[in-house]
Amino acid sequence: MQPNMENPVRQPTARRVTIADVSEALGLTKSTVSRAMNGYPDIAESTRARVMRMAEKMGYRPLSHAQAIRTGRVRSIGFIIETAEHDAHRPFLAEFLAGISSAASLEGWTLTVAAASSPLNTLQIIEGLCADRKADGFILPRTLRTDDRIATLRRLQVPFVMFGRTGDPTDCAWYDIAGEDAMQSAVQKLAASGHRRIAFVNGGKQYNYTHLRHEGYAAGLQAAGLTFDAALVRENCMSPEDGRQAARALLALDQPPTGFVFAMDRAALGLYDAARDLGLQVGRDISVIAYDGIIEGATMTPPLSTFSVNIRRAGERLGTLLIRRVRGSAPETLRRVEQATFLDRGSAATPARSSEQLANLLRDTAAKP
Amino acid sequence: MQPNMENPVRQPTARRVTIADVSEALGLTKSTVSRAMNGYPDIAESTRARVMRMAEKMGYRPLSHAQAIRTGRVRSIGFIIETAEHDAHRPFLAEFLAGISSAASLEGWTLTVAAASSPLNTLQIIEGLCADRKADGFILPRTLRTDDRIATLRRLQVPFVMFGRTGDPTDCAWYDIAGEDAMQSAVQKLAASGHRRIAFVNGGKQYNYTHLRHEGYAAGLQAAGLTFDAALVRENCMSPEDGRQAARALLALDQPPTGFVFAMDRAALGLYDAARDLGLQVGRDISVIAYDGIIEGATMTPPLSTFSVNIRRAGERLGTLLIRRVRGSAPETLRRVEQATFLDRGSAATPARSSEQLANLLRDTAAKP
DNA sequence: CTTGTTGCCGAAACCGGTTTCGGAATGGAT
DNA sequence: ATCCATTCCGAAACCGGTTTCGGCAACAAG
Repeated sequence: MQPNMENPVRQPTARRVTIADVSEALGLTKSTVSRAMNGYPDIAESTRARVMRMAEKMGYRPLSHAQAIRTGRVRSIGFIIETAEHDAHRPFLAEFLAGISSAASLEGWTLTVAAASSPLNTLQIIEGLCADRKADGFILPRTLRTDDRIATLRRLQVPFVMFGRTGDPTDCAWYDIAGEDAMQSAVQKLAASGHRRIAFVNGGKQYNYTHLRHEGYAAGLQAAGLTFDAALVRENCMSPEDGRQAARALLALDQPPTGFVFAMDRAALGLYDAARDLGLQVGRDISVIAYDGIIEGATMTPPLSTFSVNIRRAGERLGTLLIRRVRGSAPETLRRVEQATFLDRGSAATPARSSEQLANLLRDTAAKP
Repeated sequence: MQPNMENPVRQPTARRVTIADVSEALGLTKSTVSRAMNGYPDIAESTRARVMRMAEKMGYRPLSHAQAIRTGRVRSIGFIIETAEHDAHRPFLAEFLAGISSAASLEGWTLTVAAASSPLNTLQIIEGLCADRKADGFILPRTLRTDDRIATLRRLQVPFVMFGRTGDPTDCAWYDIAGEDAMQSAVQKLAASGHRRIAFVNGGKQYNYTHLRHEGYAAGLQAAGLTFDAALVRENCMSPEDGRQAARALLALDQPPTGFVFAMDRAALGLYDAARDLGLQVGRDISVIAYDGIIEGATMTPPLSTFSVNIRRAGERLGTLLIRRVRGSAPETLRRVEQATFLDRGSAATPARSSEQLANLLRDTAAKP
């Protein structure tokens, strides 16, 4: 008897090829075919080859959810979007998901996406997805300084891979871009062009990478023989508006910076607004190098010089790392840190004026209107 | 004997509550519990209540992939991102996915995301996901004028819901925003403010909504008693740069427009650049009303007046519609069209000059430097 | 008091795979 | 020739659900 439904949509009538079809065609049993395809060592190589060939020929593809009922694995990568989170990562999202998904499909895996409204809700959703076996593991974007997601997943004994390193590496696998190296390199580039006062506009302190980038900035100063000045550092700037205000404040200093390093492109966009308001030209009066490689940067005048992160590639890497992790590789063997690519597009050059001259210029323009 | 694996990650040892546990606790059989929970009519209401209560109490949650092996349904919504596609929709993606996901989880469904590199690849991925039963149905963003995805899904007899209407509505369910009404209203608002020459900068012709919005623009002119002038219409503008060029070209006309209607905010951002280059002030010398409601619009000076689309809500609606569709509701009963919300933020006002005066002004400024 | 109905539930098969267990060949050593 | 260890595969149970089928009560109709 049918349950209480109006008019359920019929599935296509063409019956699937099952493992029984394959075994029958070969004169073997289901168990032999199954073990042959899953790499069990007690199957002769010749038999395995026969099985694989026949499976290929007949177009047999095991149903992952039929396997899952016994194995507990659904061949799916879990990913959670936090919408309440600062919106900075959204422009990357499509590329990032595309990367994960393409790595997943290479191995016959899929990507399961869920949305959370808060960090706490994220934990609840992780628990729910694990309880329902909807994902075999998780990719965690934006590693925090202290990250509850890690504790939760450790407790549930569910594998995960982080986008970004973390302090306590126990059980942790990760992929990351060496933002600290980029920041250091940015400072050195500006210093090599003649900049003596170099500011740093950093992101949110809750993120682990923010601290790394700050270290990179400091290391750059040291390598260039410049002294660290806390007045030249602004924290917690994520949006263009944040960046604009930071730039205004820095340019209002008695000894304003002529060079700017931004931890993120989005904030650096605000520098252009500040420069226009003050009658300064980016790439001449002031120089800037940022980080991320967002598309908007390329359409500025001059285009924003930046350390570009291949976010799609990051997704791919994270996807393959997670699959390996689920399959049993030790987390210590699943850690990758790659370098960002510097795009020299003209927003950083030899300073037209020293910090003092710039300060005088700004005083004059401020007095004029 | 174990297959060839290094060190597979162990699943949590706490065994799940299965249907057998529930049936045993009640002194019933598995089949009774199953039918009780799935709404079969041959189960007494009193029994059903007992079952539901006990299932709740014991925390029983059926495994969707265990159900799927018999039912063929995995309770999952499929969604495909086309990365090669014009990047305009990316800023919305997070909100959109969040909407779908939240609607899905209300019903215990999940969201399966895949990425495609081209329209053809999209079809291949749809076929793959359907063959592997990874999704019970699909949400199709950005309905095209003639859309191969529809044909493929019809052939596979897999349900789908579109974000955007289409010409041939056979089997089609959809959710859409009445962009044509917004465009018409935009024209009428500008006309009511005194604009006589009103331009229209439209999006890509491959999208169905582009044609609808064009009709809306024409209807707006007619309602305002203005005549249609093909010189005032620019097609295929998706990016800020497209919009900038379109605005420049329109303002170079002998009778330039004083009012602009943009089919998308992103293109309208370029108008601000064009205006600055020409020494015009948006909201005074020229007026603009656009469509979408992207965040960048709010940070322009003056902020962009626009018809805002609640993209998260759209995702939610599409999610619930698709679930209903999979459960058997007829597509004709699953069609919703809602209105966009007008945000009056100052970029549209009474024109300071007529089209002729504007043309003279532009000639003067062009001659000066 | 039979004879249908009807309502309600149990027994068992089934879905498409995986995994355990045992045993039939095979080969080498004694 | 015998014995033992391997190699390799079949038989059957199992995973957690769903669905078919049939049968037992209870009740109404004849």
